[in-house]
Amino acid sequence: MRDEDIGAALLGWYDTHARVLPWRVGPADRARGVRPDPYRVWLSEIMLQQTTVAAVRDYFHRFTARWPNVAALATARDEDVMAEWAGLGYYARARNLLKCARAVVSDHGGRFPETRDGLLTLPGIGPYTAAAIASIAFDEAATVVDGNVERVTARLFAVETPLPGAKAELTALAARLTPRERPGDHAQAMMDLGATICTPRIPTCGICPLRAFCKGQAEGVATDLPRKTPKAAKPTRYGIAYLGRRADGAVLLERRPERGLLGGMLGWPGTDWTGAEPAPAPPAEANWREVPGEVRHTFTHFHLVLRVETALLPVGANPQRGHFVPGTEFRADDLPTVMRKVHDLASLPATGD
DNA sequence: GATCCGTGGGG
DNA sequence: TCCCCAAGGAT
Repeated sequence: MRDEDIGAALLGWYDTHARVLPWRVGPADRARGVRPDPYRVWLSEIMLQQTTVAAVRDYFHRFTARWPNVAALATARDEDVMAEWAGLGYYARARNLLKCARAVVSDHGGRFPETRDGLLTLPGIGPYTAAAIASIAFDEAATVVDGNVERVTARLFAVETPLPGAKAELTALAARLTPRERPGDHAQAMMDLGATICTPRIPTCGICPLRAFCKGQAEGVATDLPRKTPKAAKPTRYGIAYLGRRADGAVLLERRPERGLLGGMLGWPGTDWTGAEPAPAPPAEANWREVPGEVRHTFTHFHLVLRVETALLPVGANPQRGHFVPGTEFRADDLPTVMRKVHDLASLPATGD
């Protein structure tokens, strides 16, 4: 078996089975020589970091409708971008998205660098994303390694080394497969294969275009690969969120610090989230009342249980923390999911249970 | 290299 | 219910 045979089989499959996605150039346009728009490739790749295609779709449409090119995005207000990103998670991506757009405009004449190394210098663009943009948008034979490629490669070559330690080994194997011709299609084919056939749990090896080449399949271990070192259990933290309203409909919100969890996003003032019973920390003097029930939410590395308290604040109130947002400007969808859950619990009609 | 950083869907 | 995990990057 030659690596070239594997690449040819993969591209043959891709030409007939490629998924239609909003940020891809369709076969008809591609045959006409149309190249993908680097802005759309970049935006989609940032959104797709650790995020499923299904979750990204609507966000991609909203972003490109509102900001059709990198120049438009570069002039957007921070709070508008953060609000548009709300619910998609990993909010550092949105902060770096803006930094990157502004750097492209101010340092690169409004055009994305056309090489992997050039792209790597931009905020929010790491090894994966740089290689993906360089190959898809600019036809550079860069090796693209994401979770799909790691899985496909580990199975194809029956690599038993567990992740994340196997990363360098898998990257070297993926590099062997990367062709000079159509490297972008090759990369997308690897990822499509991993997303639709060579899936984590129950791969459908029976219809895999690479079955004849797959060492993991031959040895009967494909489904068990890649091996992974076990993860630590998630602890549970507890906190109190304070949802203050004024009679005129304004709500008391707080912009979170740029760094850290939910950085740069709006949220309800609250206590720290700790492993023990939280010490009350209301943002203003008021008759705070506990809302029945609780909010449960799981972040990447801990579970959170939140108690919610509400109060009607006087129109002349001068809270120690946060700022009032007029009811006409407030939209719960602009908040990260855990904060939206707090709003939903507090807004629920009392059911008596 | 190890940690931190969201969310929703699937088994 | 619980765990896994998805087109990762920054520190």
